[in-house]
Amino acid sequence: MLIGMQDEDNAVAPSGAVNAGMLGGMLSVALRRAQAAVNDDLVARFTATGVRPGHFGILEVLKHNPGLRQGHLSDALGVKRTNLVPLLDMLEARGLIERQAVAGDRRVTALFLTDGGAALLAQLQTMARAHEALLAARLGPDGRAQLLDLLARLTTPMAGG
Amino acid sequence: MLIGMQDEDNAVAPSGAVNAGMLGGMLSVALRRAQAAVNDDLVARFTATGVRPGHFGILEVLKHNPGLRQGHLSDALGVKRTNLVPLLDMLEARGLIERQAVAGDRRVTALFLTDGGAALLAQLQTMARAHEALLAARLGPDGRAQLLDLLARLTTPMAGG
DNA sequence: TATTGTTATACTCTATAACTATA
DNA sequence: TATAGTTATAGAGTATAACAATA
Repeated sequence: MLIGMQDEDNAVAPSGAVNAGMLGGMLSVALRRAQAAVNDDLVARFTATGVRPGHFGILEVLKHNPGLRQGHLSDALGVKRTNLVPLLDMLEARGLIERQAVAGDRRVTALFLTDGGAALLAQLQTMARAHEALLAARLGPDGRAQLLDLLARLTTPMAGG
Repeated sequence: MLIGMQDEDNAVAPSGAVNAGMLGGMLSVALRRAQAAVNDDLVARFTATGVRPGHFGILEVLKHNPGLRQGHLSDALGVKRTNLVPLLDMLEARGLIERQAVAGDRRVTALFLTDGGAALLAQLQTMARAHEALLAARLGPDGRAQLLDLLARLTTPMAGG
């Protein structure tokens, strides 16, 4: 049993269920649980490929931006460049991407999908689309667009208060 | 710069920005980013107390369910009982909760908030309410309720497909 | 035998500091 | 000096297996 109650004040332990206090009404809690459930579904669909959602994101971005620098890929995905390295190492070791030196600036590495990478990506896209279709079925026709809009409003950093 | 484009097909690297392909339309991506931003805000508000959102959740549930067993707390929070132990150890070491033996079944530990724990919880609740108020301001009057409803539809496990 | 809390362990994601080679 | 990629490391969250005490 997970959190499901939204009452704010109830100082005594209830009969069968547990009173979660204000947690049931907190977006932080609801977001964490929904994100975990959604991510678990996507991970399960990807398992046979030996690839995680993070790897899929890399392949997807590289398909649309061949020759992208690692730094720009890092910015686009919101993954620190230092954490991108082992992900790229794995994809390169499996022959799904290539790192190529750049003529003008020898510090830079340009990233490309291999044919094998493009082939695997096509499979992953099909899985991801089925995944999204399941979510859309749960949310209803307008629910998915509404949810994307609401989530976007929360995504920018919240410095000022 | 983070992902922000929703176009599906564009095979060439764009001028300034990066084409994120289908990632921009994926709920999995939007959820991860929103959850991270929201969680970062809550963590920042809690920092001065030396407590994390997970600790707050424990204190909040114990306030409403004094004497709760560890196993039931684990179920209520969705945290494995094995991962609850170090969190409870920290809270007990700081004198915020107490573990008490139970008469009928000596395997069981009952958990209680101390006075200090209740005092800290009151502060954390105020911080959490301010946090939620900021989110509500971003989402609009109905947005928050809509979001909670949409997230709840995604939270149940998605076994069947 | 089964259950409760615990320990040990491992994997993923994330974050910072420091190194290299280039510029 | 500064930048791009890398290495090493550490923290937090989550997962399983196995143990001791108790039922």
